Amino acid sequence: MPKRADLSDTYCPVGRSAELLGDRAVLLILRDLFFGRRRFEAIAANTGLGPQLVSARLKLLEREGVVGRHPYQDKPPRHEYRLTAKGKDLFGVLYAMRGWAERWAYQDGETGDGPAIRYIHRACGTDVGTATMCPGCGAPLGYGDLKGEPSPALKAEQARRAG
Amino acid sequence: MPKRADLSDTYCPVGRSAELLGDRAVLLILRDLFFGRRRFEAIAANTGLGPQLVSARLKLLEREGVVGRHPYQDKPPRHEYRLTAKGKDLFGVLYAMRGWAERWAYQDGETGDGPAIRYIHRACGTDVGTATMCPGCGAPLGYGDLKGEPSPALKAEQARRAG
DNA sequence: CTTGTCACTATGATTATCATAGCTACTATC
DNA sequence: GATAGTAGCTATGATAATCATAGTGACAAG
Repeated sequence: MPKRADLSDTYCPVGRSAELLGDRAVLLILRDLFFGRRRFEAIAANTGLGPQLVSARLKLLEREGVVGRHPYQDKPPRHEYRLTAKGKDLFGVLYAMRGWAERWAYQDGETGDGPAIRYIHRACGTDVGTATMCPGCGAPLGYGDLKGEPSPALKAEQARRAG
Repeated sequence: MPKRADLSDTYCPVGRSAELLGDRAVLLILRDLFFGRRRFEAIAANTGLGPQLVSARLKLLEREGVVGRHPYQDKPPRHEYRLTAKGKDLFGVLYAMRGWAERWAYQDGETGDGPAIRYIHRACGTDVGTATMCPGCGAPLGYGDLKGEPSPALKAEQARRAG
């Protein structure tokens, strides 16, 4: 392809987000980071992306201030990737994507019974379904307020990928 | 590129959404549809995408049941594209992207003063900012509940693109 | 001293994207 | 009635992003 058009100068906020988020690899890596995967190899294995794509996207995300690199050992030098505040604030986007898919992207019974990932509001224990505010206590839902529980089928898939 | 990996068989709901939404062109086209643009040429002009990309993505979105084609004249045959219920339900994703960008993707004062797009809750008249529930009346916010008002700078940009 | 782990980089084939031009079927204007 | 305009595309060729596979460097364990 020719160099893809740059959207960073548009005044439209969706266009600016699309510059970063309109990319499968970025979305998959962010998903893994939100699920607590912090190491290069874990992310590469779970996403199924090649190492140079993972490498390129992590560098991009770091440049954008969405992830930070944190060393966890010196010899040999190793580090892990963690979401910054700007990155954690993307939770709303990923959560909305998950909600839409739960409502529209599965055949009946494909997930067994119930959603592919269940989210529980930590503060009150309510299963929030795909709502944007807790149906139990009415609180808005952000990263950290929720505990996600993958269905058995999804857990099995992740175990297979980590294989 | 080689054929890109297929994500439609993953059990992860974010992966399934990413299959469709992890694409700049799809996101830009959806944005325009949410803003009321329904004609091929209007979408192509505003997004800046080439006609064959717009054509390919509209076909994809139609196949996925996210947009429908509606004829509006016979001679010559012409039609417009509209979001289906499944498409309208993506509003939460685009709205979350817009909120994130409003909070993080602009330099100070770049939008003049205030957000690039202001959203007013129709039911109570409150400016909702980037909240997921109305700060005035506490209602959850979906497509149709909000009235969007682009800033003067964004309006000018759109007028220039429509040229 | 061979095997294993982690985080990558290098290489080459494939294909999506962009820019530009052209096409079809009309309508409106000169 | 010949030219220009509009809407919605399709065709073509150059460029570059992606994938699959293999390889590298630094160390640790057996």
